[in-house]
Amino acid sequence: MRLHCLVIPSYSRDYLYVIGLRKVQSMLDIKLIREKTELVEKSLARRNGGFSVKPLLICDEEFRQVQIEWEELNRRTNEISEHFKKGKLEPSEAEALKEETKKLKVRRQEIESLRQDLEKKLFELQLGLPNLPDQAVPDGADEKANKEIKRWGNLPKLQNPMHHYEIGSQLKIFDFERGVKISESRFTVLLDKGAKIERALMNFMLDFHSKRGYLEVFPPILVNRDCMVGTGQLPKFEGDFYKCADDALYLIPTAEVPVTNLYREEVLAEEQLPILHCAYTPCFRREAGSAGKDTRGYIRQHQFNKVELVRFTTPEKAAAEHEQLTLDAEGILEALELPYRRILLCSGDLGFAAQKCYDLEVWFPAQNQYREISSCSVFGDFQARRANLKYKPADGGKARYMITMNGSALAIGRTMAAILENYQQADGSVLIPKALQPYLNGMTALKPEL
RNA sequence: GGAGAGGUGUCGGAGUGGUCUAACGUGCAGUCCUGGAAAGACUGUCUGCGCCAAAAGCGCAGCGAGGGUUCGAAUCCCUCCCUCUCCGCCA
Repeated sequence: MRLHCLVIPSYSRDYLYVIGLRKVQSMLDIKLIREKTELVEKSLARRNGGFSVKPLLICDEEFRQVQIEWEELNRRTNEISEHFKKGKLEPSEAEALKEETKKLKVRRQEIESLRQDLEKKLFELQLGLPNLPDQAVPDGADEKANKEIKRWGNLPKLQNPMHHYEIGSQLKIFDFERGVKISESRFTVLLDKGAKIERALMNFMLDFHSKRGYLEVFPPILVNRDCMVGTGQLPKFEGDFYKCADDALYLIPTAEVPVTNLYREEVLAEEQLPILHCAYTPCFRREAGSAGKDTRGYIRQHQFNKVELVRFTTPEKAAAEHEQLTLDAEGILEALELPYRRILLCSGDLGFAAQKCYDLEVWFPAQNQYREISSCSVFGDFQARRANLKYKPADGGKARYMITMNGSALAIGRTMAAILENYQQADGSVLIPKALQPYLNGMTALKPEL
């Protein structure tokens, strides 16, 4: 990887689409925006983010005007070249045509830079628009308007429950201080049984999903910029991710990024769908804007482990598959017998790329509240447009965009924290959930050293 | 990191300045042939965008990417990326 990759930011393929006159990927369908402007505006307004397609439409109009002239210049140039092809022109005629082409070329160069600027701007405006919320998503400005869908499990009856980090420190399975020493804040060292539980959870979750038909993948953890744009992290949230200084690569914030991009720029057959993947990866997030939040403990780390579910499907099946994917994530919580609830996010709390999203929240006794442990989102064709994920319909029609969806199942660090809190005993020990015991050589409890 | 060879449509693979969206083969779809199938024959078969209410139609762009030479570039020149082989280095 050469340094110039970084020096020229426009080197990325996303911008080459513009500069190289290759197809421009629409994030929201540009035709939909033109034809159903009011509808799109209304839908975007539900997000309460101040989004509007107006600047995009103005730019689109300008761009098309320029594009029309540009195409006409090319057409005439091609026409002149036809005359030469057919051969034997009078010298004076040939000269005149050469002159004309030179003039056309000058004009084209003028218009070319304008065209490129407009196309790039158009592209950026498109990339900056979030997905449209699904009909089923309730209106609301923030998390207060989220809707609880269901609750599962009985809350443990505990007197003065300890926080997971207190329990973990006491059991000597977390070493927060040394994590900070060898890295910085929000990095933690797991010791002994802590490391083993983390590993057991990964294996348990992957086995669980594999049995349900998810094909396991273990992808690269460093990905190129195209992937980050493809799933919607970039260009809008540049500051949220770790980027390599000497290579144009990013540390993934979630397995969603490499796994969703597995089929980027491909056209699959409808018979191959749905595709179900599960993947364990470490995840890296800068947590910019989270200063002061969850500073203690193991639930908000710059590096954490997660098992992710990803599905690729058709528009017809998407809604049902999203429900199933959410049930699959819940299956882990139920197998581990952790009390949780399912929340339907309101329009204002919805992630940038999401069309509809369920959050799963697990009970934390010491905090006396439910906390997010999974997010199960369906993206419609939003990611598919960005990443160019298509399938050929079985009836032989034109290639269509796939529907993508994904969900954590689950965030492993938070699962460990939830186990510590929910399974804590009065004597300071922690019971191991039955489902996990086979993954820990039959260990049934963590006991404090005497 | 060094040397060499490459990058063309579903795939294989031609093409070294115009007749090239691109031979030929293959795959796929349809029609014919057949009792049915195979073989064979014929036809069709890329994507994105624009003009258009839409269809049809027309146009523009695309041979790894960007730039250059030229009236005209898959083809010539420059830069970069990627793949393969050998060497070096390394888990």
